[in-house]
Amino acid sequence: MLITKETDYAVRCILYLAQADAQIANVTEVSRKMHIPKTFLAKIFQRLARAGLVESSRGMNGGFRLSKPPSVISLLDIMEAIQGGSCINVCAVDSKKCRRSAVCSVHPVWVNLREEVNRRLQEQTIDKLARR
Amino acid sequence: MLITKETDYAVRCILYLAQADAQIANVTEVSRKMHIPKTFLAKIFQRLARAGLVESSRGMNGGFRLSKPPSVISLLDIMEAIQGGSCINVCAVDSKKCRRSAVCSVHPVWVNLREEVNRRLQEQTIDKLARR
DNA sequence: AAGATTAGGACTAATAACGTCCTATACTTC
DNA sequence: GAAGTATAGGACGTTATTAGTCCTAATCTT
Repeated sequence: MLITKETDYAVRCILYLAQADAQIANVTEVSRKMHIPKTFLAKIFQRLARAGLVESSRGMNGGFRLSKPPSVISLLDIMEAIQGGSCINVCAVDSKKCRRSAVCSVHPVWVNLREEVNRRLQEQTIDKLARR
Repeated sequence: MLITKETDYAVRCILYLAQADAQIANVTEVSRKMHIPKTFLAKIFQRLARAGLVESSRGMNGGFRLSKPPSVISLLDIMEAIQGGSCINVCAVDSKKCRRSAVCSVHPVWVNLREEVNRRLQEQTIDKLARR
């Protein structure tokens, strides 16, 4: 699957943080509002934090907030933070894993498709999505 | 993953059959030439046959041949025969599995992406690919 | 110091991908 | 019509990925 459930959850919680009234939110809150298993969500936030998309603060009244404006966070950014990029096909990602890539006439199709998908995901920024 | 190994194998063997000198070929032959595990390939051919992309003949000198001209077989056809369509995201395929799809502002993005991917895969016909 | 919250690794469960094996069935040739 | 060759199809096994839990430590606020 191109988009895993984890990525889907991640998008939801970034969107939640982007709402004006939720500048900072903790795991419990986001978990309840967005219907995401709490412990799983904690992991997701960790990855988003390591990728620099959100910042955390611990202790009482702690939680997470976006570390960039929504206009510069794209679906691609989130996906890369969680899954490490879109996986169309093994040989499109790492041509070393496909010895035939030089011979294979289909290979360029996968590469092309991947580029197009990435382009589209990059276009979709959080501010655009949050406006709907 | 959008394109599974099984689909990838299927594309390879359809391409092989499309070569002029291979009007009919048996599992053993295709397996050797295309580097696909033999028993696995047999399964793949079965699916392609059920989808009407290839025809089989049994017994001595039997094997498989394309049942349509290469110009009307697309990558999408092959993918649908093997995987049953492109799986971008659960909720893009079956909106019943995503109760939030009515509310969710990201949902249309997945649907759109899926349509674009399908469109591109449909454009790529076997005759185009075989020519390279 | 107490309570609340994230950090991070180890672990488990479920699902899908990948592939094998065995028996039945059909066709060709001698 | 018997022997040999090939596909048909279901059951099964294996591995990888996805999804999610749990526990302990570290940090911050009051």
